[in-house]
Amino acid sequence: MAGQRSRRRIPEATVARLPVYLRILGEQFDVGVGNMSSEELAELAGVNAAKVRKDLSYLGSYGTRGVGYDVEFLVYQIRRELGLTHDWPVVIVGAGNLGQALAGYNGFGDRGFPVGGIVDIDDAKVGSVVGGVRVRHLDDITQVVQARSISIGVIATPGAAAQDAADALVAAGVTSILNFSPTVITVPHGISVGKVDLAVELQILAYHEQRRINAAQGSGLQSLSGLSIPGESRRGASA
Amino acid sequence: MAGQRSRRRIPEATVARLPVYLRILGEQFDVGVGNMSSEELAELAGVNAAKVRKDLSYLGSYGTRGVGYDVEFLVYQIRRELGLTHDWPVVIVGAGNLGQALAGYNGFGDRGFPVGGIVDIDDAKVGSVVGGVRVRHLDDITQVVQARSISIGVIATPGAAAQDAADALVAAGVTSILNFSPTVITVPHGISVGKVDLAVELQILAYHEQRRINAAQGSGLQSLSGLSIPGESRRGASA
DNA sequence: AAACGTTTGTGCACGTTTTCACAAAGGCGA
DNA sequence: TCGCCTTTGTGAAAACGTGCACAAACGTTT
Repeated sequence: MAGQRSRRRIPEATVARLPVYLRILGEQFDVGVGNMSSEELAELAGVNAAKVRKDLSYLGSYGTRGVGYDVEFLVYQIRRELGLTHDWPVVIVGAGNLGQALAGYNGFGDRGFPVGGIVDIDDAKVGSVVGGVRVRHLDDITQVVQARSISIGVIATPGAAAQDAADALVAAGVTSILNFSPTVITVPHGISVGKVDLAVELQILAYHEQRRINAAQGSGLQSLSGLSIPGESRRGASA
Repeated sequence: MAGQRSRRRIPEATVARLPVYLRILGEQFDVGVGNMSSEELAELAGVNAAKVRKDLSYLGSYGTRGVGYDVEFLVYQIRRELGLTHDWPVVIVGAGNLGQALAGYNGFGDRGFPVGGIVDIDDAKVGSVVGGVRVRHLDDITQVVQARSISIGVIATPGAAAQDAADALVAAGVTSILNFSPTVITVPHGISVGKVDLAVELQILAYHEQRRINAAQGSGLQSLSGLSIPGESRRGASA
């Protein structure tokens, strides 16, 4: 079963962009687009065309020179490489505000990550149903994880409980964790961790706002254009 | 009013870490810690000590050799540099599942980003109260933004509506946008954009899970240790 | 006042990521 | 079939971020 695939190691920066390409390609396919050039894809993804080509080249030589990429085939290849050929059920730790929101957020299940279980340490929450799933006690997490072969856990607890949640997830056999708490968690070697801190994102934006203000005051109110733009920002014509 | 501050441009990677240091320093201060070394801070932040020192050096020379950094003073300096000396009210576009969750999530207001307004295009939602704020119509966004001098907007709409939301935010005078939709938005030059796509984070983890499986199958089930760890991951002893 | 141990601040080398530039390769029309 | 136009795939350069290693600086102790 060893094809011509996955002999290369894909850079982390590329792995982070492949899901973006995947979504765009899927949308275009649904609208009837059968072929796309790196330039078109780059435009929609908000990145450089050369970057798109280099990113895609890690999957193999799947484009046709002078023509572009077959959308359907590329969708298949990216899904394959990202391991999205089947669903990955996730278990959510924490049935509070954020946990309930994540469980009820369709964007998870729709994209191949159904909520396979929710656990909480609070007996008052255990037994209630959020997002169509019954909340179980944290003590039962191993049972929940093993029953559905779950390998991805989501931490949606307050910061103070995050490390305990991580320890419980790892003990239950989870090997990837997405941490929504503001706390940095410690896990054994070999466990993958992703982190999303909503407040941090806003603080980064606040910094840029602050700079705008400083720049305007510092010099004599010169043009506000030409400021640096962070992250995945974009400018120019619209879609 | 030009002090010794902000003459340097702070690298984006550093800006993304400063909020993490800030939270840790704040917690330590609350527990009575008055002084910290770069090594201690690095341990808690899960990064290299040299990186901490280099990051902090962009703020100025605020450490004392042989001693470390004064926690309270450093908190003040980071807050100042990030523009967190005052609150930044935000306006949320989209009062659906995600919008309501964000509005109800205390982590926003607690960290200096109170919800100053919520708007939606759906008349059925307008008038209802979520997170203590009354939902107004998207058409009134300019009024909402200007009444409270809001400069940060949060997009919590479905992907299809995200570009319209961004256009409305920019037209209303917002200069920073945090986009939770899966769509890449286009904004005029000079507007800062941050993006959080929950599905993308999970897809990155799926890739690592997939690699674990491929590695185990490809060769004769060799040790699962030594796998690469993405993002802000951590290993070793706990806190 | 001098010697000592500690910790900062930073020059430098290294690795990763981005961007440029162009040869190679495919389709298409004459 | 031949030449032209388009677009890929990728070397090489530039930009960026990370980590090591060490001199300079500080408090403390003698």
